[in-house]
Amino acid sequence: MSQERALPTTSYALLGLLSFGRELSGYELKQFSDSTLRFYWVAPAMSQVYSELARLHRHGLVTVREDDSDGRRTKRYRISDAGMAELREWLATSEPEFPVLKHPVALRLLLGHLVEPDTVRKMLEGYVERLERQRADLQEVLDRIEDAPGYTYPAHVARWGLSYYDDERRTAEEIADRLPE
Amino acid sequence: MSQERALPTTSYALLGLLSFGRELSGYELKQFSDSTLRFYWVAPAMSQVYSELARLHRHGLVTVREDDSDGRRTKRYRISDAGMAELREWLATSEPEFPVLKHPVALRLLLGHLVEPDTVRKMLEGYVERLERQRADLQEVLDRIEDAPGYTYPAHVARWGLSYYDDERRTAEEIADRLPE
DNA sequence: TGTAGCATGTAAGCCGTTACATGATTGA
DNA sequence: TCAATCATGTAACGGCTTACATGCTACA
Repeated sequence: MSQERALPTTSYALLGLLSFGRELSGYELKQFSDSTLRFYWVAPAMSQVYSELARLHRHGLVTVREDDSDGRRTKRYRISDAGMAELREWLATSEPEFPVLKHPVALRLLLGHLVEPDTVRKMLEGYVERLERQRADLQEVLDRIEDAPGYTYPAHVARWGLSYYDDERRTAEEIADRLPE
Repeated sequence: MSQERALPTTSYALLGLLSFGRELSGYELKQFSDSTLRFYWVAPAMSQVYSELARLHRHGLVTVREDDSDGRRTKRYRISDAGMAELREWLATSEPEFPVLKHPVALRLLLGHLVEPDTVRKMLEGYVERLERQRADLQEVLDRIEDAPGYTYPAHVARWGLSYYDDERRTAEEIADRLPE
């Protein structure tokens, strides 16, 4: 069952979040994704989180527990032994794809000849501002997990992200400086 | 017609490549994409290039010319005045989305606690090798367009990409060095 | 009392990929 | 002559998003 592209990568990603041991509802898993996965993978839509959890459950990779103790109907998911095994197998036997960057700012910069240099400069400045906000968000995440036991790898990833944002900022500013007029 | 998300971004991207003035077949546009767009947007499948060109034609943004002079049945596409206007409008009136990074290496690094440190190290080393190759490809592109008239913006983008690959390499190596054992 | 947050899902639809189908030209 | 390249498309399908639908709890 494990071979032959059984699951899409986002499925493994969500299963991976569950591998840190907590029992989460779909709603909580979405929040967890938004504070981690979103920086270097995707922020899956709420509806996708639910459908991926259903798929993982269908494959026996997570267990569900109905928890209506607080009045709301809530399903809490926990990774199963088979899920842990599947994750390890995936990590051990398959090669990571090369990263894909969807960079609308670079795409528009490519077409700079179609607009005023000042429009390009403003776009880059706007990008730098958003980079700062994104960086601040990620810094908060790092502050929360740094020194936490069991989170050294997530901390590495977060630092990688911070470094990426810093480099992006530097490069965007350099290019803006070299623009004509 | 221009408002209300008329076209997906990849459509604008391909139209943007045509805005450099050349008359291209679908096949050639695919090659052009592979040497430019692929580094910061996507490398669309051959079939998508054809369907996007059909869409652009349907919207009157490109003109087609049947060119069977060399024996093969070939359609050559050129951007129309409406296409240039549409591109300028898009650039001037819409804000770029924030870049999305799909980074399977970072995703797997996040799950480092599930495998041996040496597996993680090997993965990062493999990534660095592929970064080098990717960098070399992009350097070739830059060599071809640098100093070419009308290609200063594409050159900026290419330099941005090179800088990104260099930073990625540096960070990946730093993390590999800090791994245990 | 009403709004924000918690909670779970279904349906429709687009983007994009892979697989499939076809055929001509160039050069080893 | 055979493979690589040039050349164009169709069909099926998966991933993911948006819109829609429902209902409860906490709190201002």
